[in-house]
Amino acid sequence: MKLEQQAKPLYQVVSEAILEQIESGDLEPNDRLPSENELCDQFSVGRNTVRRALSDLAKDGILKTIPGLGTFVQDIRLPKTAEYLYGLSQEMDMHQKTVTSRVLEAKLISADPYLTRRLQVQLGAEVVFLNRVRLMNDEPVAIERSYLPHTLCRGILQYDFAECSLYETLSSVYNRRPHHAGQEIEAGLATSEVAQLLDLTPPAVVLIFHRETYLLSLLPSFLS
Amino acid sequence: MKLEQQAKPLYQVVSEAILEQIESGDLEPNDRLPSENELCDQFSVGRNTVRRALSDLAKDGILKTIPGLGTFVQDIRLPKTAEYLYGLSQEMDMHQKTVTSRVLEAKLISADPYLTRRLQVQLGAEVVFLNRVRLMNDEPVAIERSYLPHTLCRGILQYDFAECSLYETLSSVYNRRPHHAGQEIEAGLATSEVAQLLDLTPPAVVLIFHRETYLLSLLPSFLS
DNA sequence: GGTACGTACCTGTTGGTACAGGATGGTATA
DNA sequence: TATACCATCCTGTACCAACAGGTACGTACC
Repeated sequence: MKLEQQAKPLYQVVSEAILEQIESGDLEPNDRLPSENELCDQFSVGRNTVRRALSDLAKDGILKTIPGLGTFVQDIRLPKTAEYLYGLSQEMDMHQKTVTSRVLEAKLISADPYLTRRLQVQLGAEVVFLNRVRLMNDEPVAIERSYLPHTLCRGILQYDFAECSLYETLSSVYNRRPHHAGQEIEAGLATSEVAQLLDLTPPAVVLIFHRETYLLSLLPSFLS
Repeated sequence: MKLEQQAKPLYQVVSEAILEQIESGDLEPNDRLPSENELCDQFSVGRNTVRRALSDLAKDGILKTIPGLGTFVQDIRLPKTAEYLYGLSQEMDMHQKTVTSRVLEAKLISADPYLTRRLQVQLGAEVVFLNRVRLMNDEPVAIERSYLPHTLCRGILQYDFAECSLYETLSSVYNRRPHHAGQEIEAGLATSEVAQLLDLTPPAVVLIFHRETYLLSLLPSFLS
């Protein structure tokens, strides 16, 4: 007996199937999905399972259910409120600033337990690690460390990220666009190493952003 | 027949009852809750209802369930990773900076539909509105607009928030401490009004934080 | 024609049952 | 004594059934 596939819960199979319909264009923004009972028939699962799948997608802002009406594909417009999803480059591009990078490190590393959890990859899997100092008008403003599963962007290290925007490359070369992100912020003192890179005089206060950017495919990448 | 209370779903009643046990100290961090089936008996509800209540609390980081073991009260330590929950004052206090405020407005306003949704209060309910310019070493660094349900902090306007920290007052006078927060960030250009207050030369890039701070009692306040 | 009612359909809530799989601890065997 | 097995309890998944409450729409009545 083969037990390979069975590990994935049914509600996840359903939610991914629906997500695929959205990605493929079968379902367009503001479209109404079949009712829960109809989805039960389509996928041959119980209503609870369908509801779990739908609520997962709704929690991520991909769907929206309205009592008495149905479930609808959300119209996700990045441009306005979600522009912070894009990297520093795009953010500052819009505001007449020159943004460049100094690449400190760009290499493949093995996923440690922490990355394993954050990126949902196997322990030891290849992870692209990018460590850059970001400059605005030639003035260092931030240190950006990016971690991406190598499977999502094979060969991305051939690009020179002193010039190219990471998000733009992901978008144009690999056709992977950020969909939504979760972010945490904490404030702390800059370590001497960081202070030196950013040309700060200690003691300097820095904000530390932890951002997870999710692609539509539900596979997270990770920026720290 | 009285139908007043019945509006509240059972799973919410259960989750609030559990939350109250945590607040009162009946359940301490790392304690194990009764098993789901035991909770079914205690509250005379189905397992679905108990699981919904538990998963809601787990989603908020208050509980953590481990398959095969049970559900545990999370040890929530604000000090380290969550210090950003505290206001600017505390954040900067720790870093040898002088933080003061210039109060622009401090008054009671009526909840509009937007505040009604964010604060979960009735339309027209009294809301404390605090509009301040935050100064670090006498240098303006941020504009902070705070909205709090007046029911949570009656008479709070008598305090002079040019000197006092809002969070500290809430904590010491009203015994209300922040528990967890959700935050969104977007970048934008400063309006001329904002630029003037912060002494910026346009065009200036500003980061806009939307933060909801939740108290343990599940009633949100709102900082923008 | 306009309003009110009733029906049909939808999601939300709640209860029940069953089985799989992980964790634990006691017991039996080597 | 040490290992292997098994019973037991726990959460995770999945199904079904039922009712409540909201929405839309067609029909009947005024």
